[in-house]
Amino acid sequence: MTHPAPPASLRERKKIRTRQALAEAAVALFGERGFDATPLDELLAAVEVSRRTFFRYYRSKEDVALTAVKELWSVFLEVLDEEQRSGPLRDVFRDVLLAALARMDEDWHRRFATTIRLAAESPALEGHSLLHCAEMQAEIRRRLDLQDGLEPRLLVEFCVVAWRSAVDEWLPTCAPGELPGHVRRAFAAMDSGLHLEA
Amino acid sequence: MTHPAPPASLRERKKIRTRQALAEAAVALFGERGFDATPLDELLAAVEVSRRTFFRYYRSKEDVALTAVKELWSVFLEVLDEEQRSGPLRDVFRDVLLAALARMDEDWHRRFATTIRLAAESPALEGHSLLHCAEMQAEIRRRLDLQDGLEPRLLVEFCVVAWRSAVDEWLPTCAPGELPGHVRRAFAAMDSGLHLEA
DNA sequence: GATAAAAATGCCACTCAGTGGCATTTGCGT
DNA sequence: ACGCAAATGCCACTGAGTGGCATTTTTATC
Repeated sequence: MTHPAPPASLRERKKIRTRQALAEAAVALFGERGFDATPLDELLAAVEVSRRTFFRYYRSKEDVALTAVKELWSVFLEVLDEEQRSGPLRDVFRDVLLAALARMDEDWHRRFATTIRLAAESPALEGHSLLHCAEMQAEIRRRLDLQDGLEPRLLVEFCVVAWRSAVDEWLPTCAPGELPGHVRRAFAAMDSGLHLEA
Repeated sequence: MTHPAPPASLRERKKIRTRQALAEAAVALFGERGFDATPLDELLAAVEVSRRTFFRYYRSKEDVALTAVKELWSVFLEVLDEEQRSGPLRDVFRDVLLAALARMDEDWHRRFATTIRLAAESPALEGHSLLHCAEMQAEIRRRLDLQDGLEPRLLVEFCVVAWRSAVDEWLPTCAPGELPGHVRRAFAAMDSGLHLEA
């Protein structure tokens, strides 16, 4: 589903296989020994790829570790482009996010859980994750045809915050089916959160 | 104002002077040649401090570059501790932030403007800045005696987002007195932002 | 099917951030 | 003046990331 057009070219297929092998080995190795404690060479040895080649596939060690997160947002953008939606943009964001989640398979859930556990323990990873969120936000505003200005920016930032909070609530258990529920609750809590009293 | 108790000890004074010299030279050098383009050795040579010593003062190259930002939030926490406030927490946050801003002197504004310009151009700096925001949020929740849970987290995240958006609006001009106005506008736009329609 | 162009990979050496160990200096208290 | 503790400096190291260039592999053409 993520690859609707499998490229016939042998060269392209090999590239995709290498990319996937790197991402899978990364989540496996980092998951065992920890992100910071695992040198990149370990990963290179496991996949039998040279240092130089690795950096032609991924921009950094953090980049390959966050593959699962990037996959989700890639699907998010796909869903967003499929149909024009109306109503409160916050609900649009939430529904597109839930639809994207629904499209991810079991293996993704496993890798995603490992990834956010890693990010919770490694500031370097968390930092890159936050940067990625910022990039996504710019892209989402573009696709939604939101003009520059305070309100559109705040809206998208708020939605991403709700998503990140939902993941954080999910983090302790990482129970497979419970993520959508956390997302719904987080988005529902936005109003009361904004108006909390001292 | 930031140093109500100047420590008599000569040793302590020297340490503070070194810290400040590093921070000032950092903003000056990075401001001229750019953050990524300026090797740390440049800074060390300018301040005549050894590599090893630098890392006893600051955790990283990014850390020293973000000194102005950290100063602001340090003052923010001071103001927050000074008196119990009531009413909507969002307004409390905004008013404490404005009070903190009012306490910063002219030199700080100069350094702060340079700092956010640098962060806008260097993902590494921006990433560390975002991480610092996350740390601050945890500390703020602690000081406000907010229990864990979705709403408190969302509130503090929303406020930080408003602050960051205000700074972003301010970024193009960096006009000295205009930052508070942007902060007010950003906080005022939160409600309408949250309820934007497609 | 041989071959040349193009793309991908590997290897080597390099820069730069950050760390650990240990000797040396510097400020502090007596 | 002296001894102690803290601060600094120096050196060598790891680990991420990059540039140059030779080598292999895929593709396209004849």
